Amino acid sequence: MLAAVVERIDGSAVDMGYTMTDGGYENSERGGRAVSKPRSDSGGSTSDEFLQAVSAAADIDNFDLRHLRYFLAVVQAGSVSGAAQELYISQPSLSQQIRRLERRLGAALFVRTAWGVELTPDGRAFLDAVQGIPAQLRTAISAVAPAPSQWKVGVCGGVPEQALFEVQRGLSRCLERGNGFVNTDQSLSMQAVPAASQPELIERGELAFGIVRLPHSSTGLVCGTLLDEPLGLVMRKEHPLASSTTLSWEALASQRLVWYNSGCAPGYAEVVLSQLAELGWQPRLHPLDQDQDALFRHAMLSMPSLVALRPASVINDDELVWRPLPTQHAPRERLALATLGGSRFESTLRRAARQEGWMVSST
Amino acid sequence: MLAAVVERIDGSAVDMGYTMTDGGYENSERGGRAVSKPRSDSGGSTSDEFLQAVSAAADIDNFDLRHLRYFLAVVQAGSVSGAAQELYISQPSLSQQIRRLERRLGAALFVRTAWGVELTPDGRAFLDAVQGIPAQLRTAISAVAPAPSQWKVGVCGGVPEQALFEVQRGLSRCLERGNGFVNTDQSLSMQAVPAASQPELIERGELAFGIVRLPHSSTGLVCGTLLDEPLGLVMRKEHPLASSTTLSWEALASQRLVWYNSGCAPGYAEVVLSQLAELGWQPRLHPLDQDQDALFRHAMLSMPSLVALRPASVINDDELVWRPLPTQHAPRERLALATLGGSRFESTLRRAARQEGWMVSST
DNA sequence: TAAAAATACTCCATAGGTATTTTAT
DNA sequence: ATAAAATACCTATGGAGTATTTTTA
Repeated sequence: MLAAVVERIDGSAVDMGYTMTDGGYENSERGGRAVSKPRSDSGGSTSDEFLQAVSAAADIDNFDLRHLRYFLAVVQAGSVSGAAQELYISQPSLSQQIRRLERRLGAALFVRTAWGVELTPDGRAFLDAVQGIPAQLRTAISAVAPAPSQWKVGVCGGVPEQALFEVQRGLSRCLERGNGFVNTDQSLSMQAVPAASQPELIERGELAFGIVRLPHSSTGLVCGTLLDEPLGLVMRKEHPLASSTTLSWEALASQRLVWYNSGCAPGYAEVVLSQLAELGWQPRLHPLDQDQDALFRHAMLSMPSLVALRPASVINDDELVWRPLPTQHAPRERLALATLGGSRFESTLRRAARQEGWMVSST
Repeated sequence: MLAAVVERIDGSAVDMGYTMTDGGYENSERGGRAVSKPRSDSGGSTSDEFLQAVSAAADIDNFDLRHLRYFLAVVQAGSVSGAAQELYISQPSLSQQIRRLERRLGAALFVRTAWGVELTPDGRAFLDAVQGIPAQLRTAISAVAPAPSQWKVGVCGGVPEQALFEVQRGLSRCLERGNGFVNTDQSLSMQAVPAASQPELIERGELAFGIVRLPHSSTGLVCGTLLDEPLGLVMRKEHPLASSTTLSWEALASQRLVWYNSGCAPGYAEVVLSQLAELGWQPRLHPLDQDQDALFRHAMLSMPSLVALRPASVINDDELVWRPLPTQHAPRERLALATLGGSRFESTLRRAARQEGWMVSST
């Protein structure tokens, strides 16, 4: 047996008698040609052999669309650092990915200089060959799931302006030019949507994202926390309790609390009420559509005895004052940007969350 | 401030005044058209705006070339299970990837039936749009790193036939049709290469893989263990020690041991010798080019007093017998399939290792 | 010396595996 | 009842981060 082995690998039988036939490469060429002239007949005449050949070709798995994007960005920027900034990733990460791409190709794409990088001839050839691919994939995606003219973001009531700006900045960085939008401002459309209906609309794809109040009862959503602050008491500055900076549960017992209309803040409203009950306050409720800030202010100002629960940061008003609750464990208001888990937007949201420092959680 | 917020998201100002201009989509269309007619001028006139638009489009990162391959395989096979077999991955893994692709697209590609899956109209459209992409990427890769007509596998001396078959089966599954090869046998070329020169040749890309004897001194290689067996004593059946089935170190002390010519098994030879010394045997050595099995057998048969150290499984010979060393901790012979870490072959090797059950290690 | 790139680590999302359950004919 | 797909849970590769070092004009 040993003899047989070494006789196979030594001497004239070195290559085990394998030979290269034209047929092998012929097939490769067919594959190559099919690229430049993609089949557009949807009549069902796709060649099974072609499909099989392409799908069994595991050697392309190493190359990620991400790598191509990064490569193009470095070419455009002329330096790794510069490209990293435009891509909103760190320089070491990008450096590593470019190196990995080069190693996997087995060829240097750039020469490193003190002032950045320059394309090698190989890099130039690669650039010419790959630059159409991302757009081709996008075309394919659009064929199934056409991108709307604007991505819709549902916004529930009572979201502070600050959070809207954060969302806009975070998302537009990750969406920009991604679907043909040149201008950031054109790619997002914020729309007032009741919290209760957002999960369903997100599930159905009618909303790309939603700004919701946590906790909510839906599962399958991925949320980036925009705000997580303790609630305090809001009242008119003429309100009797406004004169002192500290409150007591006794004083609160007699107050009427602005609350949510049923279904307006599902999950959240119940949780906060039960927390208040544990703390010893079972307030009389004054249902109100807080989604409309004009209604909220009108009620607060016209009925001086009313109080409301809001985080401090959203009250910035000459007529209203904010006082902390008399406890270290006040209920909190949490706002989050949500999207459908596993959807094309999940990674966008995660990316934005990294940029903006949002905590991400899944339900 | 609160007023300003809600006024922005309620009522007529709902969409924050963003408008969609034709310009936005116009740009997208340009991207799309550039696909069907890729720029082939390497003169340097690539449009910077085009590059920038493509590279900043992070929304395609979700889609992996792997997903497209899997999709095509499922289309071709008509069932997830069948495709999983052809792809040499498990059914649950493939099922999950297909579901993920569908979720990310936001559209169902297949309808599940009891006998497999069928394309939906969306799936059909997606098929038509993506089937050229893998081949296009391969064309791009070939532009930089053209695939040779055969991948060369260096084989050091003394590799059992069994290991060669394992390597051939494992690798060809993962390479098959991957580079235009239709026939497995045409894609691999086994060549006798001295162990000492393999690392350099692998590093330079002249060998895609090497079958080497561990340990070796090179770093940056990824190895899949083909064989890991204790060494035993090989001798002619007429040899005095052959009569008993158990050996003693005293009896071995006087034997002359067939050994490797210098540089023939770097690392391995030294390690084994030092292990033998620790066990109390410092044999007289008989240097021989063991790479040539004919020489080995000639020496063993013509000089009856010689003994050799080999694993049991590689000795299957009427004239030679194998006896275990008198220790529980005999030195071991380890053969591994190696490739350059980070190269395009690393994932191929890892894939094959999963299939064949090889342990993988990096150096 | 200063700017760019590379390196060394840590963290976590995701692909892949096995074992099991659900579903549809 | 059986075959296919889906689900649950686990492991590990690899991308991204921060902090630091190396290189080069």
